[in-house]
Amino acid sequence: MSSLTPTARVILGLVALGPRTGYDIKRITDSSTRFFWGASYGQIYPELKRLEHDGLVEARDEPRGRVRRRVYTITPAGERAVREWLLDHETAYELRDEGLLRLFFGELLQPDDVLDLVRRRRAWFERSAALFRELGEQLEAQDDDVLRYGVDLMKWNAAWFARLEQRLSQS
Amino acid sequence: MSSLTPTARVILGLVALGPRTGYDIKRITDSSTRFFWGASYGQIYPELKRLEHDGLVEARDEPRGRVRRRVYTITPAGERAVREWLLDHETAYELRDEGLLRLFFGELLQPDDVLDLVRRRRAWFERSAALFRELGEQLEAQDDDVLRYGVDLMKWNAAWFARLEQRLSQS
DNA sequence: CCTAGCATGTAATACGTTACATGATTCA
DNA sequence: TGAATCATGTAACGTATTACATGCTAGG
Repeated sequence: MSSLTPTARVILGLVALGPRTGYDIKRITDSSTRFFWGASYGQIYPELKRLEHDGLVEARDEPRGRVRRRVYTITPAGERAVREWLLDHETAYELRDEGLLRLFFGELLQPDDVLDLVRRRRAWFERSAALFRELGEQLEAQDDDVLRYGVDLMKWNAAWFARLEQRLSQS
Repeated sequence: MSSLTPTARVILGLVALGPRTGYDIKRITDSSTRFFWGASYGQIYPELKRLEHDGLVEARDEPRGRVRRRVYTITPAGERAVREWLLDHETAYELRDEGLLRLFFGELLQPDDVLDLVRRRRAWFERSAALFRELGEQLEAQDDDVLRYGVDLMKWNAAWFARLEQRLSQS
């Protein structure tokens, strides 16, 4: 009924995992879901209010010293909404890769420039894979499948571009 | 200077490959760049006008019978802008995968429901891989690296989820 | 004392989709 | 004759980022 927006789903999900402040949500999305579903302050705070207004979360003030702090907790209605979404079969998938787009327009460039582009892409994916791995170690990641997906995906990309690099540098 | 918007880049690139109408651009993005950079009419037509106003493309009317038709061609300034963008090192990469997000919130579900989700995901990626392959055959794809990337990515995803499925169904 | 981090929020802007309106042509 | 495709366009809406404003607290 309430038909959650994409960002509302992330937020509601995180609150369903445990009580959270808006700041918490930003921190968590930045370090974990960022790569496949991010959120910015400009959405988080207004969205939390909307969710509260719709009765899906409850808020209470829990200041730390004199720092005001508003902690959100899931309600039964909120739990139902999350569950309903999680069981829904409709699934958005979207990839926006400017590097790929540049590769698509490769014939507008000199072969050497294309090769440079591919090389940079490979290096970038290698760095990303390393970054994900570090992130996992910091979080002492239990058996986080999603994090593993991130590492695996970046590694696969690095390998794919390495193969293309090979092919291009031979011809 | 003109600082192209993401969609402007796709459009300008396509016009740089050859004269195109707005309709052409929609058709092409729908069948090729769609998966990693799409565009809708609501952007294409206004953006073409903006690009014309900025002197990056030129327009002329080439009606087919009584069907009005506006064909856009790249200008030297437009060519410079495309080239500049293609050689730029800053590269946006963004993935939005609702399935992954659901997996991330897996602990809110029963194990059986997670398994179902993973199974559906695998099936979806398998279908996507097949779709991409067909697309390539229709286009009699020469050696389109980007299309190959699409097929490979979908296949890799299907395999990744198949492995997870195995792991989950054993425990 | 100063910096980094905790904490909340909004206004302006940018980006993008959906739905609709309009009309010609081609082909079954 | 009716459906599909070619073809252009806009208004309303939804979604998201950026940049800014504000202020407390802990630790070097």
